[in-house]
Amino acid sequence: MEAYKLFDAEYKFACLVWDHEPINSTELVKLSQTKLGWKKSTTYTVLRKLCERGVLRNEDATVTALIKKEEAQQYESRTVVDKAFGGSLLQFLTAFLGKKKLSEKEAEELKRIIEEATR
Amino acid sequence: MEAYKLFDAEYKFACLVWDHEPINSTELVKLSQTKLGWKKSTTYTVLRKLCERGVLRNEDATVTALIKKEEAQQYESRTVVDKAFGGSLLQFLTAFLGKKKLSEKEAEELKRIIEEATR
DNA sequence: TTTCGAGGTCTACTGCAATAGACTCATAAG
DNA sequence: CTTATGAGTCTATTGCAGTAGACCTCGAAA
Repeated sequence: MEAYKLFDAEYKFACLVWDHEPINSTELVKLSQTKLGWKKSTTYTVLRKLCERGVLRNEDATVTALIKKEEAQQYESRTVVDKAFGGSLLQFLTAFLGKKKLSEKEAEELKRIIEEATR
Repeated sequence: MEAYKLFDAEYKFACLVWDHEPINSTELVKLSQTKLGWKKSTTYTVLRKLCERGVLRNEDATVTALIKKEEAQQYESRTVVDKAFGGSLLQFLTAFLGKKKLSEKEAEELKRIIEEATR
């Protein structure tokens, strides 16, 4: 499951891919330049690492994602809940909310997906 | 607000303090040794950094926390939601849950704190 | 008056994420 | 041919989190 672990820079980069795939690698270099301020070699270095780890694929200069954004996000969210909240979603949510107030709409949506996860 | 940012090792260490404060610094060295496998100097180095950042206080060899665990957790939770989920709690929760099922009890508790954050 | 432990600092090494410069190679255009 | 460009690699450098060894100081005990 280590394939899902993305470092900060890798995650930002992967987001570009998710938002634009399939994308030509030279286009991706340009995109990384404008969005992240990266040089060409930086882009290729990160791209290669993510390919080696099975996160992305670069075939005939066309880059696609092998892992969906949702999977990476799920790994990330569960990791943080594990590490900082002892795996307790309730603790996480309690900390996150703090004194913050939710709108009716937000609350409804949240309760809805909780409902859905109960069935 | 940068005081709240704790790195992994720092967070584990701070947890020891939160669970045992007020604690004598030599005791803390022993505790770090057994719980984290740290040498004395490691403990003092990390302790000093957290004191400099205003997270902990070490006065007359007695260590206490200036920042509550809940505050650090809140910072951590909001940071991850911001960075990986565009600030959307709903997206976070959706990713976290995935195909996971919640028990009735868990769902009730979650809905309850959402209710509380609505008023 | 030495000794010894508590309490601590100073300096440094290591691993790795982040980033990039210089180079290679193929191929299409001129 | 040779030049330009697309596609990509190889090898570094940098910065910082994590960790620790050697050393220092001071008061109490012997």
